[in-house]
Order: sequence, then structure tokens, then C-alpha cells
Amino acid sequence: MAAIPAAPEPPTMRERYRAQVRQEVKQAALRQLAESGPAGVSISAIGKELGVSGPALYRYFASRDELLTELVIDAYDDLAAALRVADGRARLEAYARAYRAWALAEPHRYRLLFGSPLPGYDAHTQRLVDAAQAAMNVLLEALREPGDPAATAGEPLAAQLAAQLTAWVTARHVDIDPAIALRGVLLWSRLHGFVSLEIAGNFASMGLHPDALFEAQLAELVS
Amino acid sequence: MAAIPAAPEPPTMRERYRAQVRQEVKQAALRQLAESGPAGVSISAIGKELGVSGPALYRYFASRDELLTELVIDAYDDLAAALRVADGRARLEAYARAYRAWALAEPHRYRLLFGSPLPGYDAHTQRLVDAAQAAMNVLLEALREPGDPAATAGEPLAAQLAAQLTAWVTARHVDIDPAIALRGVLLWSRLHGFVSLEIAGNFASMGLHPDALFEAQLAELVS
DNA sequence: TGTACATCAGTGAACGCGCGTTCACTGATGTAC
DNA sequence: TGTACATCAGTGAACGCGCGTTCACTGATGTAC
Repeated sequence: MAAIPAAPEPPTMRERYRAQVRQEVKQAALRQLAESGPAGVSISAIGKELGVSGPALYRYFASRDELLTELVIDAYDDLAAALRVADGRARLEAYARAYRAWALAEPHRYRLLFGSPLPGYDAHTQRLVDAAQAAMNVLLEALREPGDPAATAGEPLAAQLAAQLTAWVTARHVDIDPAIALRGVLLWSRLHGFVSLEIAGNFASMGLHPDALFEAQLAELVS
Repeated sequence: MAAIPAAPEPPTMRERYRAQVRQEVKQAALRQLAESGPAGVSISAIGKELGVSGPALYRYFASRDELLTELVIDAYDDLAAALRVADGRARLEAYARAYRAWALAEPHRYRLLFGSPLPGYDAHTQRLVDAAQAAMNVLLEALREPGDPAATAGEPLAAQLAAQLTAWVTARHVDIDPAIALRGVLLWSRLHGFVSLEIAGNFASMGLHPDALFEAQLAELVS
């Protein structure tokens, strides 16, 4: 039971150096992600890009999985931050536009979050689920806005579904009606459908311009 | 310019044997797809599963890419066939249910069609785009049903979008209003959003039961 | 300011793995006379 | 019915590639006296 001396010291030079190299590794990994997809993010290739041997990276990340986890969490954080700027009246519409804009600006990261599962990688760690919920919380906040047309609930909910929604909402300390939480979940589902098809190029291969499609979709979303 | 003799002969035994082995290879590939995802579909592993050496498969498929292409086209065909059974009144609802049911029954094949792109594989060959359109045509047929509430178009369309939709619809020899085609595309987009999130386990990790969610989604879809 | 030591970033070789694909070859199967 | 030949399925070795990870080691950097 030796007392551990408290060490609130400022970071040493070595610590700052480590933090900086970690960032550079992540950036190189993101570049590879954009070029070759999640499977193409490899330790050796990152080392090559940084002018360093592969095993050197093990000083900064315990394994490839840990690196991937950091990329995923960073992406969730960035997405949530991009969504948080949606504000003011017509907040829902702003949220939808911000969601699509982020996905179009960072398609590889969007796919990392919501695309096919990586082989041998468990995306449902509590840590990852928590990070994912941050983006959802922004949506719930937007829905809580009074005076929004969505705030007027429609049909009555099935009891079981209402209970699950209530449990989910209260677990995140947001105080809204389960019917509105349902609207949030379904809104997210529709946004994801549109955006993932657009990113995959499905609209383009039908000869349809996504911008106009999205406006039409928006008209229905916010109604 | 020697005349090539026409050969409408029935398939020889060797041809039938070849066709059968091709089927077995595909089935083994589907099993691997279900277990390890698209990246796990490997020539050597298929050979091992069939009790045959890897290179033997090159008698039946020119390359791994050709095998994958066959899997994709088969999946599109099966999906379209599953959707075609949706009929009768409330055809749209039946279509939506059939779409979800197929995706839940064959999640790995659904992901093969609409999940992340495979590295080094071009999913936008004309042949593949055509196969994808078959499923869409079933939806357009369902939407053409008169008396369906969806048939009554809503707001006026942007001119450019209307032109693209008309071009797309007439290229597939279906005679419906562009506004209704738009409803079809957006309906598909929403279905895909819901189904892909459900398959990925996103609803489950929120503690939400997908069945009840889907019923709520359906109520909005068909309205 | 100067020296001795501990810390730690990075190297290069190695292990074991799996992959797609090519190639020369064996042996069985079907066909033609 | 019987023999000679062509076809073709399948084998095993090999090529070249890339991967994650471990390990003993070198050399520079920061720290303590």
C-alpha cells in the first residue's frame, strides 16, 4: 500500500513528442483508409509512408486493432462535432444537411463507422457504442426543440417499443417523449440510407443527381 | 471464313459435370462469405472445403474476381425474385416487408450487394448495374399500381430532377410519372437505411427491438 | 559545466501465416475408328 | 467389342506478394549527480 506520489507535472518533451508522432501515424492511417479502405490500413504501409520501419510503430500503438479503434472514436467525435453546429430554427433540417455534408466530405470515415464490419474487429465494445451515441444525442437535442413540427407526436406507440425508447432516452439523460425519440431514430435511419447510397455511387449509376434527390428527401423528412 | 457448324446439341456429360461443380464452388463461397465476409472468400479456402487443391478451381472460374461477380449477380437475381412475390393490394407494404425479409435472411449477401466496396473490385460494371436494376424494376411495378396512395403525386418536381427521373424510367421501359419514380427511389433509400442499420446491429446495441421499429417505419412509408 | 547512467526510439532479421496465380505433369474419362 | 487417341480434371511445387508481431540490438536523448 505504498502511497503513489501524485504527478500533475506538465508533459515532458518526450511525452509531447510521443503525442505528436501518434497524430502523424493516425493521419497516415487516414490517408490509407481513403485510398484502400479499412483493410488497406496496414502497419507496414504506414511505416513506409512515414519513412520509418514497421515495427517502430509498436512504440506508439499496441496493435493494429488499437490504432483502428482510435480512428473510429476520432471519427465519431468529429461527426458529433460537425452535427453540433446545427442550430437555430429549422434545426432538424440543419442537422440533416450537416450529417450529409460530413459524410460527403469524409466518405471513407463514414464507411469506417457505418459500413461493413471489419473482419476480426468487434465494433460493439462499450467504448465504441458510447462514442456512437454522442452523435445521436445531438439529434435528440435537436428534436427536443419546442415548436418544431416534429414535436407534435402522431399515433400512439406500441407499449413495448415505448418502454425501450424511454429506457434508451433516460440512459442518456435526455428528457424527451418516446414518440419523439422514435422520430429521431427513424430520421437517422433515413439519413443513413440516403447518404450511404449516395456515397456508394448508386444514385450516380442511375443517372440521378444526388443534390436534387436530397432536397426532395428533406421535404419529406421535416414535414 | 469457314462456316462454324451450329451446335444446338444437348449438354454433354462433361458439361453437366462442370455446371454442377461450379454450383458447388459457389455454395462453398457463400458459406465463406457468411462466415468471414467478402474478403474471406478465397480460392484456397474454397478448395480446402471441397476437398480439392486450390488451383483446381481455375478449371471453373478464370479468377477470383469472376467468382465474386457471379456471386453478386446471383444475389441480385435472388433479391429481385424475392421482391417479385410482393403482390396484391397494399403492394408497397408487401414490397417493403419482402425487402427486409430477404436482407435479414441473407445478411452477408445483402452486404455483398450494398455494403462497403470490395478493394480492387469494380462494382459498377454495366453488367452489375443492370442486375441491380432488376430489383428496382419490381419496385417501379409496385408503384405503378393505380389506387395506391403513393400514386397521387405531391409537390411539383424540380425540372432537372424530373428530366433525370424520366430518362431513367423510360430507359427501363416502365411507364410511370417521374414524381412516382422519385417516391420509389426515396422509398428504396429508406428501406436500405433501416435494413442496413438493423443488419449491422445498431438498433440492437441501443436496446431497441427492430421489429417494432420497422412497423413504425412502415406506417410512415405507406402513408 | 562535465561525466555516468538510465531511458527509450528505431532497426533489421525472423517467424508463421495466407493469398492469387502459373506451370509442368499425371491419370482418368470419353470418343473415334 | 476392342483398341488408340484426344480431352480435360486435378495435383503439387513454385513465385512473389503482403501482412501482424516478436526480439535482440544500436544509438541517441534526457536526467542525476
